[in-house]
Amino acid sequence: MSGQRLTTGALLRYLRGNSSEKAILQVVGIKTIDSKTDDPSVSAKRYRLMLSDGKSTFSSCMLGTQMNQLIEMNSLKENSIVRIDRVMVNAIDKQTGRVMLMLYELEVLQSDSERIGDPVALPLTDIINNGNNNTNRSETNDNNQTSTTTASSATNVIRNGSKTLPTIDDRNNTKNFNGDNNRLTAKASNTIDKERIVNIDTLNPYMNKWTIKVRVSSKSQIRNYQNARGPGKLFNCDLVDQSGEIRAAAFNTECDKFHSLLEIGKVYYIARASLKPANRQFNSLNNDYEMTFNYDTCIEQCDTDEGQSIPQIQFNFIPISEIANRPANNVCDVIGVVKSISNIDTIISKTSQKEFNKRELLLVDENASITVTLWGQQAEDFQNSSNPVVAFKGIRIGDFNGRTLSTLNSTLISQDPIETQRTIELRTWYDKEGKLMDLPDLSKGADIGNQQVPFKTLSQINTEGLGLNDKPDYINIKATTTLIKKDTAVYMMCPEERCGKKVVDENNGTFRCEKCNKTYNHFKWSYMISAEISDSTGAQWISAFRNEAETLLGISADEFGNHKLNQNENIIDDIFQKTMNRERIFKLRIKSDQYNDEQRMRLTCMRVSDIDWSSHGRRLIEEINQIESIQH
DNA sequence: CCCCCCCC
Repeated sequence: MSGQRLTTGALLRYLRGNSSEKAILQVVGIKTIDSKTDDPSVSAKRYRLMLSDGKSTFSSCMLGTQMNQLIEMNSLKENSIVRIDRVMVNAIDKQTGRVMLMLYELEVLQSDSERIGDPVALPLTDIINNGNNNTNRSETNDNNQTSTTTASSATNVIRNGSKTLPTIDDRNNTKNFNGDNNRLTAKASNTIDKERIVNIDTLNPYMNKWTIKVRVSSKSQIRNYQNARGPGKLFNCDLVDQSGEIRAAAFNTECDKFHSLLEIGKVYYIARASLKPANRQFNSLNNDYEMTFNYDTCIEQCDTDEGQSIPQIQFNFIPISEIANRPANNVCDVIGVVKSISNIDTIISKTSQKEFNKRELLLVDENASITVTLWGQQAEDFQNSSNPVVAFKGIRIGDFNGRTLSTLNSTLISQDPIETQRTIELRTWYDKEGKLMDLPDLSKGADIGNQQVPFKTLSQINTEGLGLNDKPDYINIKATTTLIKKDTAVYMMCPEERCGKKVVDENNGTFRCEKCNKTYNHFKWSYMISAEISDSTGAQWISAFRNEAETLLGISADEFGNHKLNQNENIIDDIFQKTMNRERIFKLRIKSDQYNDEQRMRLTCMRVSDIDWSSHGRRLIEEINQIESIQH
């Protein structure tokens, strides 16, 4: 027999909102709830208890995680007697009236015990908000230890399965309940309690009276969608305060109501929104939960003075060169100078067949450059001022041809941001020297970070099946150029920066670019060299463009083009001859692709360098020696 | 309740 007496009827009193009572209850069931989280180091484990007051049980009791160890250390277990020191009732579904008891503090009075009494389960729903038309307040609800009438009447009705649960008196007490810590039946209110601001990182689905004071760090466009329930629209935004961040979504009515109200960078009070576990597949923000604005949600802009306590949008910039070391699909913050900008281009998505506008930027910082693709509205909106400094918050890393950046709907793009010192640093650097520098381009495959490119022989390309994977292989080859196609070595290129298309000579002094759909009175010579390179194990045809071709031939495309124009065949032959006498290191990108239904291997030269022993490290020398020992 | 973020 247990030495403890349970506080009869306490559970129902809790459910009605009298949470001040320190009831003595028995734990009659423990369930583990594993919230989904991608991060195995973050324990999302929660325990749900079934509590008994001797007459009734209630199974939806969430144990505060700080008390998890009571269970894990076997102090709190089935049949343990506990004293509830702090409890709150939370509505988790207004439609069904489903509630939950949040156990914030409890003490284990007796770890081992036997089951007391024969309690009957209270329902999880409809316990409070069934009707509200009686003003009888005759029953007090703060009786301790002795108030068994309510519990028994409730349990009796529950046994009968009636929908008018539990009693008129109970329903009536809902008033107090709402006034206390819940808004179960209250209609949408327009007020915000600014006195009790909570931190974003304390929000959870089991807590329902809160106000947060947050800065909007990003906001998407309104997007329309269609699903089984019909059409809908929504936008997402990210909210931050000094404690953390959370993602929020607004659908349909709330989408219209809040989209224009919420402005990026501004501070708002937000009260009464729904919370649910964050969907890690789509939400990378550092919060276990995400928010949905609902009919009851109240948002009010905070004036500038009051908003100052909320941190400004924080950028955690990584240098462009560092992008090479990050995995594809990572989301990061990057800042740089826009060195060049493309026109708007339209592409058709393979998956949706929809059209999308895109615009490409070449973004540079002191050490590297990368291609940034802007999509949709962001591509259209981007103003082509002269070489602005642009910060991207939450931009995604892609792995086409090395590394690229690609905006998401949630990416914040800020031109010449004043809040970071980097803006002025980059501005100064670019104007003084950056604009003249030719920096490694992460989007050209050649300069993929610190990744070591292995030395191979030409025969290994076939024996090791290089280039057959989804992603290209990069190798170094020590080889000699043995043939160069002369006629196609240079072509007339569109003068538009970053277009690169071949122009058609209209034979009237103008040159037409089909891609730009424009006619120019000039063009640029550009290399597109097909060359055969050979080592002692075999030979392969490779392509070399621009810088690499220029290095290979030792003469600019312009000069070469002029020789071609002037039919200086001897000079061209000379140039080729010189090249072919030299052994060099070719960095190759190997990738097979489909061409007229045929699989073919493309070998692109990403870099040509002389075998200059002094400039290479020990590793390179050792690798080359090793290759030579294989070859001989 | 979305969850697409696209193309070479």
